[in-house]
Amino acid sequence: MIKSQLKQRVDHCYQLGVEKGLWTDAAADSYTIEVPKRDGQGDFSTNLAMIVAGKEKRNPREVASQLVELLGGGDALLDKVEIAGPGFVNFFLNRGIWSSVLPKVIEQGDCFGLADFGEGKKVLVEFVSANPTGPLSVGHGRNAILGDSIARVLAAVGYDVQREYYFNDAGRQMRVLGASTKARYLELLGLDNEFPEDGYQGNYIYDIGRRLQEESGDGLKDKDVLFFKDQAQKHIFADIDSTLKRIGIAFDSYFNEHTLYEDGLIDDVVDKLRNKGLVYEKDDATWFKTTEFGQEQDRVIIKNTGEPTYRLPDIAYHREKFRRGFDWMIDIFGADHIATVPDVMAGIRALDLDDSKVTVILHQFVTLLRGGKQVKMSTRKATFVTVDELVDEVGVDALRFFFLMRKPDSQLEFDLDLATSQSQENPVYYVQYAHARLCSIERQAKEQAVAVGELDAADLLLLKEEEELALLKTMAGYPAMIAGAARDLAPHRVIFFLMELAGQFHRYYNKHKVLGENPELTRARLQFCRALRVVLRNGLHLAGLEAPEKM
RNA sequence: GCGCUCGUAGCUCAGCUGGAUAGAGCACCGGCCUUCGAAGCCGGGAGUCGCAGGUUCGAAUCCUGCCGGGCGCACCA
Repeated sequence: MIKSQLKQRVDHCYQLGVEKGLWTDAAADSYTIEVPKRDGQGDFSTNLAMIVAGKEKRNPREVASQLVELLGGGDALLDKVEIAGPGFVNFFLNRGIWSSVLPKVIEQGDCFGLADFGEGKKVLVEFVSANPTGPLSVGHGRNAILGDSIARVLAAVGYDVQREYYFNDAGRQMRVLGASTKARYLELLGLDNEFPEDGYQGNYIYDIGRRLQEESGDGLKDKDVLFFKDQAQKHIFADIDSTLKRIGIAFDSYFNEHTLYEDGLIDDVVDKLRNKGLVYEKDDATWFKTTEFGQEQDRVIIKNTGEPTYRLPDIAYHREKFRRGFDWMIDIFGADHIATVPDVMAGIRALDLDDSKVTVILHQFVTLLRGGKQVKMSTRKATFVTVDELVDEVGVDALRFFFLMRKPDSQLEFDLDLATSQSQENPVYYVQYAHARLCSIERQAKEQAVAVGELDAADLLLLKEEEELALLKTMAGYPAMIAGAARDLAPHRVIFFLMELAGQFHRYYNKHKVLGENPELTRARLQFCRALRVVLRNGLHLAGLEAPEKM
């Protein structure tokens, strides 16, 4: 916002210097404008002079002084420019400039912070993608929140985002599910049954059996495993859907692996690879020459049973994504899927597709702590915690907030006792409370019949407290934060921004009165608060969180 | 053994394409409610950024090698 105004100015002066022969344009894209950490170093600073000096083996401070001369100062935007340290150029902006964000924030409202540099490009975000063998567990929860948040952030900067869920309802695991379900059904009827050795032991299988019993009595006892598989799948998917809905996630599309077979796309991929000489037979299996793509060994794509391994449909699926015309494809996987990534990428390249259009985000695991001890989880055993249970304990907002607090690369420790027993000190409330407080101030103003007046009736230059200036700067940085979060696929920055903004506001609130004796100042501060509320609400919504008016 | 990833305050983690004197929350201790909501604020102290080299004006950030945790290394997904 204000930074981009400054950036334009610096770019212009830099080019001016190029024309004058002061330096080359070698540093054009590599210098940055940042907010200095310490007071006295200005509102912004640039390392331009040091970059130029580095490239041209010159004295940075000398370059800086030439730049300063071109930049000028003492105008509407720039108050003064200084050289500091090893060659930083510090910008001191005209103090009044900061309050100019307020009208923009208030006018743009819900749209403040949005950008359009995504240019409407089609992005497919694939996430969750859990096969319907059981309810979503904690790991899926992180995947779901991460994927959804990335989708939200990308949409906010102008991408045309589609959320997709890829699943497979065939195969060995699903047969085991069917057999497990049938066994439980028979068991509930008091009949002989054989529970599979590696069957799914979760209680939800009993639940499904019970429902079948309620619906059909013992009429299903002679149905085959396939029937029970279909029934189990139907119920489990319904549960998954309701869980996702509960945490505010809606998919635009579901892609069933099965369609790849029906449409002959699996065979087609094999043919294509075979024609390129990248496939061979050995030990009754079909192998893909992944060694041609930098891997240590070739991989089997069709087993000696005639069944494809997971990587073949994965490759075919990604080719479908390309065919469907996406400009960018993002996969959100748990860290345990890391081995598949090179295989799929190799497949993509082997099919002459551009693998740089595919970005894989691998998130680390979630470790649950209960009673100070790590909860061991296994999908087969009944020892996993579901997303639903987590939501029951901590609520949707806390769930989203906690899952977003860490960058994907970090392991996430979720202390259930802490999240439940100390929910009063939960950071999500800290942020939401700031919003509620702002709403409360507005209500108070209304009750006291304070004349808020029109926006242009307030003298925003009265906002000159240190805390006000800091908050104005933070608000002005909101669009840049979103842009960065989108660029780096790092939605956790939204959370950190919200904590910072809320913290600054709480401090301000305790030190300065919004509704005071001076009507002019009160008017200005009410506008200020209105803008704060907009930014806080936008940020909360961007993270999929509620922005409560009362708590 | 190989690959990926992480290692920053007692704990959990930020640190945005290398930048100026290293940040937050929690926990601990001490203060603040007759005044816009105390789910809040103020004050206190704590780190050889895993270790050792290297790259350069400058490294928590990039490179190499070790150490340690996690995840993978199937004709499972």
